[in-house]
Amino acid sequence: MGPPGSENWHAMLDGAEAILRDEGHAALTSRRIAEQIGVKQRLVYYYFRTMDDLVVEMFRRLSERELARLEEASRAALPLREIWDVCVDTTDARLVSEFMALAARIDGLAKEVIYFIEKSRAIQVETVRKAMAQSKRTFGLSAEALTMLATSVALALKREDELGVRSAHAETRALIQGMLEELEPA
Amino acid sequence: MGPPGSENWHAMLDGAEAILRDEGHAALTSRRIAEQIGVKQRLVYYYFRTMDDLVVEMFRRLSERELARLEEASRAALPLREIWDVCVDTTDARLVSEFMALAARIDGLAKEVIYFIEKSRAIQVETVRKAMAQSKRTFGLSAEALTMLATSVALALKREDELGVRSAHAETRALIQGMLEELEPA
DNA sequence: GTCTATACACCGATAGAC
DNA sequence: GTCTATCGGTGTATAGAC
Repeated sequence: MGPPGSENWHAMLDGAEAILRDEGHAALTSRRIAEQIGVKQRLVYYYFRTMDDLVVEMFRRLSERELARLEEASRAALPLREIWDVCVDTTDARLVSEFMALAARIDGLAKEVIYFIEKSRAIQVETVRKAMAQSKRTFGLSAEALTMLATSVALALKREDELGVRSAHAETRALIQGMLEELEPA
Repeated sequence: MGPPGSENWHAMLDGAEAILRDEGHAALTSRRIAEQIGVKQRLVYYYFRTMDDLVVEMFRRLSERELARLEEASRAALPLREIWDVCVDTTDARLVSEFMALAARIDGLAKEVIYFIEKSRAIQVETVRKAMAQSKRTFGLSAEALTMLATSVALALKREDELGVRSAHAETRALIQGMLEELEPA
């Protein structure tokens, strides 16, 4: 078995990510990954025992990056705005759809996805709670409910944006911006 | 080509829907559909020229049903509560993920998905607008923004529910129920 | 309309040389 | 570590008989 964290290991996951993002998981095959990074197919099975293992590792690496980004955002001067930007700008809705579909088939992936959602939600709720306490504005909402609303709508906006739908987006973005303005004055 | 709307045509789409829901789109093959309804594989290509065509027809039939259900809900005595129930109880988040992933690959499907989102949003926004006018409660929100919030969070709740995540759900459901109580007193 | 049979491509995974 | 070669299976789609 090839060493996790080695150059080829990362190159394969990079290639897999690009393929999943651009072509969908029907195209995510060991042959396609090998071609993408210029090695032979056999090598993929040297670094990852099975394709399912590769998918799980891909998500794990991605979610670790994403959690680190969230942690960093939560320590910024205006953490709420920073987290909103992470959710709405850097998150790839296409990848989310693909991983959700895959998670229904790969048990190990579902576990990782659950861990990621709960971990990121904890960070977000804590940040919202602090902002509410500091600004003394809650809009009559619990930190949990506001977090759930914001992350749900961020993903929906991104997903529809990628698809080409724009109805109700302007009004929704304006609402979020208004709340940010009150919770976290610039 | 087999006649659209015929018994076999519907049986094949029923089978396809069950497979997509239970096993995911990796298992959605002409062989599997034929086996499911007890015919030979060749017949699938008699009723649908290609597998992509079948997927598009499957979504079209499903979204027509869903729009009819929404229209009916919008004419109920308590339309907002009825629409919320449609979104949060009968919508299958697994199917949504699968179709979103497929839409990125099949152009014809993306067109149908866009049409469905815009059509259903129009119905929902109109219903919210009327409820706001009647109850004289707006929470400082536009009908568009409230609709977007509600549908986004409904899908997220359902998706996480199916996955086994529960954090922040109780608070979010309580919030929605509270708003329904004010906008549409029982 | 429904079938048998099949062409052809591509998949995951492994054996084993170097 | 990286390769060539290959096995067994399965996919879409079509030819053509009945």
